[in-house]
Amino acid sequence: MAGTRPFKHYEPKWQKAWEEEGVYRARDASPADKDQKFYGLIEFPYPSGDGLHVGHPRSYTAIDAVARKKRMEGKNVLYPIGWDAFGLPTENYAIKNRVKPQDATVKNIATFRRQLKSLGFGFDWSREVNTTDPAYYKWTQWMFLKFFTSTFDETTQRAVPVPVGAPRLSREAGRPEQAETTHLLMYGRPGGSPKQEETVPRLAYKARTTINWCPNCKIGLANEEAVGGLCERCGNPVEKRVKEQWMIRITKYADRLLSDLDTVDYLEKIKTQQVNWIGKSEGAHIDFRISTGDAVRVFTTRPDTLFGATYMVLAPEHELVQQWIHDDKVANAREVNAYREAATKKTEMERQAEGKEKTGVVLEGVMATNPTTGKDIPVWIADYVLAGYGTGAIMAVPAHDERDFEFANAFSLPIVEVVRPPQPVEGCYVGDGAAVNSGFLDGLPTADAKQKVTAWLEEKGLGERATTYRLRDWVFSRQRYWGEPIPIVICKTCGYVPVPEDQLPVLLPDVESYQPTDTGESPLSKIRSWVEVRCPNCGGDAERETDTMPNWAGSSWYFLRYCDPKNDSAFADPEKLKYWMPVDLYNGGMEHTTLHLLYSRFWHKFLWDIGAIPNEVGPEPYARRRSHGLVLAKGGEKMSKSKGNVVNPDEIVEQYGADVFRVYEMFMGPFGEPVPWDTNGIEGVRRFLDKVWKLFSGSSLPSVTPELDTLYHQTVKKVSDDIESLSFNTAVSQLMILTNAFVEVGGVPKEFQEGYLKILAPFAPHIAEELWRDHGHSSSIHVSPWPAHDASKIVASSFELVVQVNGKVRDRIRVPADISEEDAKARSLASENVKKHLGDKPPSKVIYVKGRLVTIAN
RNA sequence: GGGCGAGUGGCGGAACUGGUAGACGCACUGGCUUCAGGAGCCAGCGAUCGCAAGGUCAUGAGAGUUCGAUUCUCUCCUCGCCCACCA
Repeated sequence: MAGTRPFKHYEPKWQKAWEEEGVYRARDASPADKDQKFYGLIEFPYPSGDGLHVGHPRSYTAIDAVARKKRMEGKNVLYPIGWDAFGLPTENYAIKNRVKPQDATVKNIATFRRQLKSLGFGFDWSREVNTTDPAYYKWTQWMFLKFFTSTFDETTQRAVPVPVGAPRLSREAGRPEQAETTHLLMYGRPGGSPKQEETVPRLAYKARTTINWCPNCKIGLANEEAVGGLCERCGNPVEKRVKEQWMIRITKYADRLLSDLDTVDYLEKIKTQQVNWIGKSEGAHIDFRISTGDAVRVFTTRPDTLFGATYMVLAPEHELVQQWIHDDKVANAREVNAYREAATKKTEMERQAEGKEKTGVVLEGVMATNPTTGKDIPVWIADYVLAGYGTGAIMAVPAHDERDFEFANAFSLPIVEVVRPPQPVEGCYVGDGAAVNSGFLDGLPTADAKQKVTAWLEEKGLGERATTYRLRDWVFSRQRYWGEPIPIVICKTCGYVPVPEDQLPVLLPDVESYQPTDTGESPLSKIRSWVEVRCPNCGGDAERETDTMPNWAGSSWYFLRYCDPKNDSAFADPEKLKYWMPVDLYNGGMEHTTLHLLYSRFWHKFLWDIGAIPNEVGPEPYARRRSHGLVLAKGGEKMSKSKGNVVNPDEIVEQYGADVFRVYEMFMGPFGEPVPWDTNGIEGVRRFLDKVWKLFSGSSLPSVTPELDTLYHQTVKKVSDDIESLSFNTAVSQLMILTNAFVEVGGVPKEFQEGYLKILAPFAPHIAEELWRDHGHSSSIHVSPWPAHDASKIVASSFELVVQVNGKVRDRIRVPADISEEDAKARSLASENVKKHLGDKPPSKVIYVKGRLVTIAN
C-alpha cells in the first residue's frame, strides 16, 4: 500500500537534521593523521538551465554510498560539491533569453542545489565552490600567471621560474631583428623550426594557430565544440581560421603524464585511453638537404626504411613552402598556392567526405636528397601530412607505408623496397631492379636495423633519435564573454605584462551585451573602459587581453580548493592540502578521460613542481579513478532534450521519495555499464523499501535460526565488499535477499535490527535514519560504527553436495560442512541415481571439490 | 582503418581463483483478498519431450584444452564507446 511509508514526512526532516547536526562536515586535521581521512570526489556539475538529469545522481549516489560507509568505519570524510559554471552553454542561453549569464548561473545553481539536497547526498555543503565566483577565479588567474612566468627545465623535467632578468617579451616577436627580446609570440606550429622557437619557452605562450571558425555565428570554437565539423550552436559547417591564441605547454609534461600512470589505480580502459591520447612514438628526426639550400627535418618511426624514401611530402602549411614561393624557388607557384589555399579552406566535413583519397602537388624546381642513396627525390605538398604532428614533413617510403603507397600509386611515383628487414605493404608492386638491399642491414631484425640507421645518422650529423607525441599544446583562449579573463596587459613597449598579483582578480566587467563580434574578438574588446589600462610595468597606455579561459580552467584545480574553500590568501593552505590530498576515489564520465582528467593531472603536476602544492602530496591528484556508465532512455538510446525522453529526478522523488530513487540508481545495472532507465524497475525497489518499513512497524520479534544467522553475516560481508568494489547492484540484491528472509519469518530478530539498518544506510539513508532514531538513538545512524561480520558464522553447518557423472549433475546430497573427502566420495558413489548413470563401468576418476561437489568420470 | 569493451531467459542483469547457469528485480500467468484497483498476499515462470518420475538442449557462431568451460585458447560474426591519413 503506497502511503504507508511516509517518506514525504521523514526525508526532508532528516535532510534538515543532518545539516543542523553537521553529520557530513569534514574536519580539517593534522597531516600526521592522514590515514584517518577519506576524500571522495565526483565531477562537479555544470549547472545548465535544464536542471539535473537522472544521469548525474548515478555517480553521486555511488560515491555517496562509499563515503557513508567510510564515515561509519570511522574515517574523516570529505565529500564536497561545487559548480563548474563558466562556459558556452550558459552564455548561449543568456544571449538567447536576453538575460545576464551571471543571473542565469545564480538561478541554475539554485535549481541544482535544491535538487541535490532533495536526494539527501552527504555533501559537505559548507565547502561549496563556484568557478565563477571572483574569490575562486582569482586563483585560476593566479595559476595562469604561474604558467606564464614558468618555463620547463628539460634536464630535471620540471617547471621552473623564468629566470629573473630574462628579456622582456615583445609583441613583434618572430622577427630576427628583434632577437634581443625574448619573444613569446610564436608563429606557426608548436615545435616549429628553431628560428621561430622562443628563447624561453614559457608554459603559457601566445601563438598563431588554426581554430574552428563558424562563419554563421562568427565565433571561434574549441575542437570539442565543433564535433564532426559542425558548429555546436547552429549546426553549420565550420572552417579553419588562423588566430592568435594563448596556449599552455602541456606537451612538456607528456612523458610524466604517461609514466606516472603506473603509480595510480585507474580503470584499465582509462589508462589506455590516456596513453593513446598522449601517443608517444619513438623514432628519429632526419634532415634532408634541399636544392634551395635549406634542410627539411622529418620525423619517422622507421628510420630503417630510409633507403626506400623516393620522395618527400610537406604539410601544405609548412613554413618553408611559403618561404620558397616567396623566394621564387617554386616554378609552379600558382598551382601550389591554389592547393594550399584549398587545403586551409576545406572544412572538416569535406575532409572527412573525401576519406583517404590522396591529393597533392609537386613543388617544381625543388629537390631533396636521400642521404643514404645520394639520389635526388621530388618534394610534394599534400594534406595527408599533418602540420600539427611530428615536424609537419615526412620522407615517403611507398614500399613500406600504406599511405605513401597509395600516394605513389596516385601520382606514379617510384616504389623502392628495402629488402631487409621490413615487410613491404601488402599488394605493393616493386618495379624491376627497384629493390634495395643495402647490405648494411642484412639479416638484422627491425629493432636493430632502426638502431643501426639512427646511429649512422647521428654519426654523420644527419639526424638523431627522437620521440614525438600526438598530444598537442592546449589552446587556452576563448573569444567569449563568460569565462575567466586572462590576466595579461598588452603594452606596446613592454609586450605581454602580467597583472600584478595584488590586483587579482581581474573582474569580468558587468555589461549588457554578450553578442559575438564580427571580427572574432571577444565581446570584452568592445568594452573600452575595461580594455584601456595603464601598463603595470611602465605606466604607459596599454590594453587588457580580451580573451577568456576555457571552461576546463576552473575544473583543473577545484579538488584542491575543496580542501580549503574560503582561503583568501592562498588557493589552499599547504597543511590542509597535505592532509586531504590526494583524492582517494574520483568518479566521473569516460567523456572526460582525455580532456578534464588529463588537464587536471597536468595542472596538479605543475603546481606541485613550483611548490604551490606541498611535496608530500605527490605528483598525482587522484589515487583511484573509476567511471560510471551512462543512464540511457528506455529504448537504450541516449536521453536528449530534442528526443523528449529525458527523465527528471524531481518527478521520481515526488512520487517515490529519494531513497527509492537512489536504490534504483544503484540496482539498475552494473555501475560501470550503460543502463536504460526503466520505470517498472522503480516499482520493484519501492516494494523493497516498503517491506523494510513494514518489517519495523510490525511487533513480532522472531528468534534467530542458524540459517538466518548465516545469511545475516553473509550479507554484512557481501555488502561491505561490494561497496568497496563499487558493485552496488549486487549489494542491493543481497539486501533484498536478507529482507525477503526477514519477511519470511515475520520480522527482524532483535540482534540484527541495528546492523541491518546500518548496511542499508549507505543506499537508503533516510529510511535507515528514521527507523534508527525510532529505536531511541539520539545521534545519526550515519555516524554510527559500521557492523562487523562474524566469519565463523558465514560457513553454514551443512551444504548440498552436488554429484556429477561425466560432467552432468545426477544428485544432490545434504552433508555436514566438515565432511571428509573420503566420506564425500563414498556417499556420492552410494547414490542410486549415480549408480544408474554409471552403469557397469567402474569409475576411472573421482574428484572432490571441497565444499561443493564430487564429479565422477568413467 | 586502429584501440578498448561487451554479447547469458520476454527485459535489466547474477555466477568466487574453471566446479549446481539464470541469484535479485521487472514483465507475464494462475489463485487469494477486495465494491473496485495500475495496492497487497500465495504459487508458477529458459527451451523442449513426458501424466509423472526423469531426460535432452541451452550463455553470439564454430573449433580446441579439460573429468568439467559463461569463465581459458584460436577463428569468425554482431554491437557499443573512443580515436581516426599521427609518418
